[in-house]
Amino acid sequence: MAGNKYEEIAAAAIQLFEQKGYHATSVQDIADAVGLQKGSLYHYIASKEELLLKITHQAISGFVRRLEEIIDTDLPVEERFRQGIRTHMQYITQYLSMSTVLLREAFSLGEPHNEVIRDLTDRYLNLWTQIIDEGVAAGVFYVKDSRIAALTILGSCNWVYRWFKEEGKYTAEEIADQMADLFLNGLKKGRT
Amino acid sequence: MAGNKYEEIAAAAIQLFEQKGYHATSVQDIADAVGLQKGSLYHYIASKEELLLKITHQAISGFVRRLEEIIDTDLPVEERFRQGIRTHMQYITQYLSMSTVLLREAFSLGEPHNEVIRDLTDRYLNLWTQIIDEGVAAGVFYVKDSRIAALTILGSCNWVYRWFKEEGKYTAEEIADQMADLFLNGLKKGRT
Amino acid sequence: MAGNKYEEIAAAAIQLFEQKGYHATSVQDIADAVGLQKGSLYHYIASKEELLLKITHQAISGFVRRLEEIIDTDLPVEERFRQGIRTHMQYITQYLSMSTVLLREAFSLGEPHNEVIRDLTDRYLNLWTQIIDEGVAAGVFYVKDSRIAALTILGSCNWVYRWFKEEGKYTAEEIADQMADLFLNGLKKGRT
Amino acid sequence: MAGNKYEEIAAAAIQLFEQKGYHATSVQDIADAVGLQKGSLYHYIASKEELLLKITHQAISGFVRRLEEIIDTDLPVEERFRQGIRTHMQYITQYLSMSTVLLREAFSLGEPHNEVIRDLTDRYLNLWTQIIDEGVAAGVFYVKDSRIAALTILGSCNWVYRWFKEEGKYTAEEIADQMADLFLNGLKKGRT
DNA sequence: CATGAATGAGTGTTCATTCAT
DNA sequence: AATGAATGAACACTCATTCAT
Repeated sequence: MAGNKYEEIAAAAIQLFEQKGYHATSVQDIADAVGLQKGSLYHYIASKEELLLKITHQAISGFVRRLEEIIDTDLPVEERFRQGIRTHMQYITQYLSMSTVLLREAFSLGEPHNEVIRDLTDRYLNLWTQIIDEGVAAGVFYVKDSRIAALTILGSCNWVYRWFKEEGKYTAEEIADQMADLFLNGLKKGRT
Repeated sequence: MAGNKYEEIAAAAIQLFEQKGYHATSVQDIADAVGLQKGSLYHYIASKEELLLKITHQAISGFVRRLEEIIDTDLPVEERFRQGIRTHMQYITQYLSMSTVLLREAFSLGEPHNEVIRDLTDRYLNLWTQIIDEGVAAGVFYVKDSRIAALTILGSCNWVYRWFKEEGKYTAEEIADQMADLFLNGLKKGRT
Repeated sequence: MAGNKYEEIAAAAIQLFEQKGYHATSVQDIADAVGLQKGSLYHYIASKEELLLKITHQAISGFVRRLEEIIDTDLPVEERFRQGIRTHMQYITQYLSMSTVLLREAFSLGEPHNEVIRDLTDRYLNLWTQIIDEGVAAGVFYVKDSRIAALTILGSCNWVYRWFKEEGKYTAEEIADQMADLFLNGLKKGRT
Repeated sequence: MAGNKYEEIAAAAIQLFEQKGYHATSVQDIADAVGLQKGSLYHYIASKEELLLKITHQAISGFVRRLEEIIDTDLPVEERFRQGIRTHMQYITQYLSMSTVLLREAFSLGEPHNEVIRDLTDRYLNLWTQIIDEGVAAGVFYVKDSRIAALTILGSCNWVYRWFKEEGKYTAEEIADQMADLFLNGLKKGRT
């Protein structure tokens, strides 16, 4: 029951942070959105920043958890790579507001709040690097530096929050497949 | 020269916006950085937001202009593509602070300031789409949707502002080449 | 026993008021200290201020009662004076936290709460004035104005809350004797 | 000119802190008293607490400076003692509001602001201890512990802020003399 | 050109108190 | 008796902007 109200607050904050940005959203805005007095919010949150932390933490955790599950699979690397992209796309588009808050507003987290997010973000990058490394070890991927490759791929996959529209031409899956095709093809041995 | 002082202010603002973020930077901070009183700043800028607009406008214009020059070249598509990536990387890393402000803080621009930036950003995307389309027309690129491909590539290239370090393992050129290799290889006909 | 819980609350409040001050102590702090919810406190106290009133009332009453007992004694004035100082010192040091709250925080009591304390404080001053007057009448004390003398002595005796340390060089009794010596000597006829 | 406005603010704050107490006085109250907007106050003060610090610092400095001047005199100890009390009384009564703020509200200073005040307060006590020590060395005072004696005397002299009334029966000088008589008499060798 | 005093709306946060359960 | 959600007013403080000098 108590958690319920917090969820409501977090949901409202996600919407507001996404639409107006973290700084442009006042605690008053959030309170209005959930029909509470400004002061009453503080029964559920410690501070505005801690609320942002919890939201971004939930978001990045979702990415990490899903990718870890895929990695633990015994699918061939290539397939794990494609699944990773698909899942990333599904998640980022399904929770587009939350992901936007993560990718755009986490920067506003000050010390020491930002650490947790930075660590999990690093972890996510490392998971991708690991997949690429495995592909290289298996002789199916050819890259100069797997970390650069991972950053390149992650950039594409994250940037999505900036342009994806629910009502757009393609579904998340279709986009994921186009991306995966592009990257898988690119990762395999070039003909030159 | 009057412009001189404005440049100083803009330079200071770029540094501050990059380090602390637009919202966390006060007009006082900027004034301090250039050794002026807060009030005196307003002889050079109309408002804090207009300052941000000018900075981001300069940044995105730089990207656009450079890519247009490359496109006007009569190099083969493949080469223009590679040059586009290289130039993007050179520019984004050479003007890393300014690019960061563009890519991270332009969102804080309200109506109607944001329009100019949005338009130029769209234009930059269209230029990339155009290159890919030419590649497809020339039979050297194979993509399902050139706009999606352009967004994918742009995501990678822009994301760079988040992780590039001057003192890192690779130079901007080396990273650009790794990216170009990956994308060029990916854009060409897959063997599957 | 209901009173039991109130005593617990008062004891906690005394500690907190002494350490942090009345204003800097929140009702939450007190609730935490006694392991109750903030709201539950209000079964035992009417308000934070009323709690302060009760504490200070208890404190000043203790001073008054003890001095009245000494006055009712048939000891010689000089001895009653010395006993008064000793008892004041014993009481103030034994209940140092409570005395501190009385002497430092009673000022925060608003109308009409402050009246009771003011009245009892006046009464305590009057008791001291009375002792001195008796000494003068008995020809053993020589003072220009007994009220000023009483205020002077009380100032010394109360100030103790600001510097007395349990683990200090002297016991409360030793300090009391030094003070009593100084004052008794001073109150007797000067040689000039 | 600038200092002028600050003086105005400090004067208003002293009055308000004395009448209502530091905590019960809002920044708004002070702003109202000087006819400024709340925010405008912050051109002159860094914070409410820093304002309190400055006030209390000025107050305690006044006490210290005056006593140091007396000590540097070549008057006989007894006379310096009497002058010290007189000056303390003159100062505390002339600047009664400010002294009240010092003696009653300095406690509200948190770390690290309180240190300065604590140090100066200690210094003032040491000056008094020094005078008594000199008296003892000169053979005119007889005390067991000069620090206890100093604390006793200071208690009386400071307590004055609690009861002195401008329109009272005695002037500051008369009270000072009564106190000085009592203490000087008490400090000299008792007949017992 | 530069100042710096002044504004006034706005910020996140605290807190004593109430009350339905 | 105890909870804990909710209040609502108050709080110290910030800030972009203006403007008379």
